[in-house]
Amino acid sequence: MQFQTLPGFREFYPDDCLLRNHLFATWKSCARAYAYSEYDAPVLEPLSLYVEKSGEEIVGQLFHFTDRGEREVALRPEMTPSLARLVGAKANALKRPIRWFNISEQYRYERPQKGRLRAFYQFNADILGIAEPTADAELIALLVASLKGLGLGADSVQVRLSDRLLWHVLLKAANLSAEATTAVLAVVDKLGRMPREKSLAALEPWMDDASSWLSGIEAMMREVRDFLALETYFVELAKPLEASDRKFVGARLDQWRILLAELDALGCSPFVQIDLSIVRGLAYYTGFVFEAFEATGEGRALAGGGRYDDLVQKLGGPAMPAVGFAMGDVTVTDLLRAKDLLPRYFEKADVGLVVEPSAPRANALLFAQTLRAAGYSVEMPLSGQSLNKQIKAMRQKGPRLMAIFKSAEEDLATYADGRVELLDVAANVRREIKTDLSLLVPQALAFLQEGTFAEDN
RNA sequence: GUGGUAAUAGCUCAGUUGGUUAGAGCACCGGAUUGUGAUUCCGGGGGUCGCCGGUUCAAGUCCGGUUUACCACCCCA
Repeated sequence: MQFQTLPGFREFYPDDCLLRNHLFATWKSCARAYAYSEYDAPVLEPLSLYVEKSGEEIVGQLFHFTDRGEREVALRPEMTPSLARLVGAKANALKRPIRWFNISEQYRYERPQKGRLRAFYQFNADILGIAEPTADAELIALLVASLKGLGLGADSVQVRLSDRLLWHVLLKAANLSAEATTAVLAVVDKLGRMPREKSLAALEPWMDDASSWLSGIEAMMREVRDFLALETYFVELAKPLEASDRKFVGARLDQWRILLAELDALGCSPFVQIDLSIVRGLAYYTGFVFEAFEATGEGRALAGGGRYDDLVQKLGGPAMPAVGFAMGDVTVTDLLRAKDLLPRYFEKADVGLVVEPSAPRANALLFAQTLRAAGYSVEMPLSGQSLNKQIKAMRQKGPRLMAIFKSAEEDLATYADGRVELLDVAANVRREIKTDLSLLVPQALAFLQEGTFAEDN
């Protein structure tokens, strides 16, 4: 009987774990740099939590089953509903702003492809309780910091910024109903990946002259790449609308000014590109939305996020403005590999011991335990290979310090208990002393702390 | 869920129009030499050629199915 992993699931050999931990450590330190607090939630949740948020269609994309208590349950496909529940349940007790982050595995029953598996890790960061665009700016800055922290510069990755509120204005100007708005936004979301004729066909039921409307939209998305163009376009667009709509556009453009000014002051401008072709699939986003992509525009999104001011309330909590993003490990790791940005370090012990087969092991073991108790990692040989073989093998493992325990045979008079050579591996400096822990341990600790051997007395 | 391509050792791959006991490099293990993070030499283990079935005297090679991976759809929270 042979067993293999389920499709879309991964195993992590030590080298893979090293890479994963590198990613996690970077995410975590970035989140801490922005003073976000870590939270966590169950892997298994009631199926209804996701149906409530995303509709029945979602069920086909979930790992779900009925448990022995007849409960319909699902492995979490995303973190946001759980987050909304956590925050909603204690909303009144939580100090604002609520800045939380989480790193965890998510599960989606989808066809695996490049950049998309059935189990993957996500870095989630959210701010709840703040409606101002300062929060959106801070999250985008954290997203940028996370990418930069992995070695990705503005020449490699770009965050594309858009706004669903302005899209609603755009659609209102085309006299679309609320129902049509949802459908049309879904089409707009896919413009880049769908043949134009297909998009047109999808638009035609909702508007009279889909062809010219689409041409106009395409031109707009091409031309509106900075704030000046955005402002000019929407002021012009709003002119024939009602006074309240014109006022709305003016107020929204003010929000844009705040967002962009904050991003500029945060040093993120080189990473951010206004791009109204981003609308993001599902309907719960309510304001600014953004996605991070490889700068060439190729590949799947590295991260995505936006404002979801209604979701906490929809899931049973109080009204609570919110904005957040998620970054997946799969696409990011693919990109880092392509850019040759994966770390090459490997796990090294601080101290590597070598014990000549004829020398007693007890001294070496005690030495190892003493250094371990002092907080250092120490590797002991377990088989009695020849001295040279051990030394060679241990050198390749690259500890900072090697301690070579030799037998006393050559000079019993001076070294009754044998002798130990301490070796500064990097500098190739050796120091040979008696096997006497009261001498050895201080020497070793001095080296580990100072980086060089203490002066001879 | 639909379609296309692929599958030989842990990894990267050879394997001639179907023809004895399926190969190389790297990696791993052992031995010799070598004490300064790829020395050199010798040796070794490891594959029911993804799986099941069919055609044939004979299948890694041809055919069908299946699984998995990749690619394009669907979807992408």
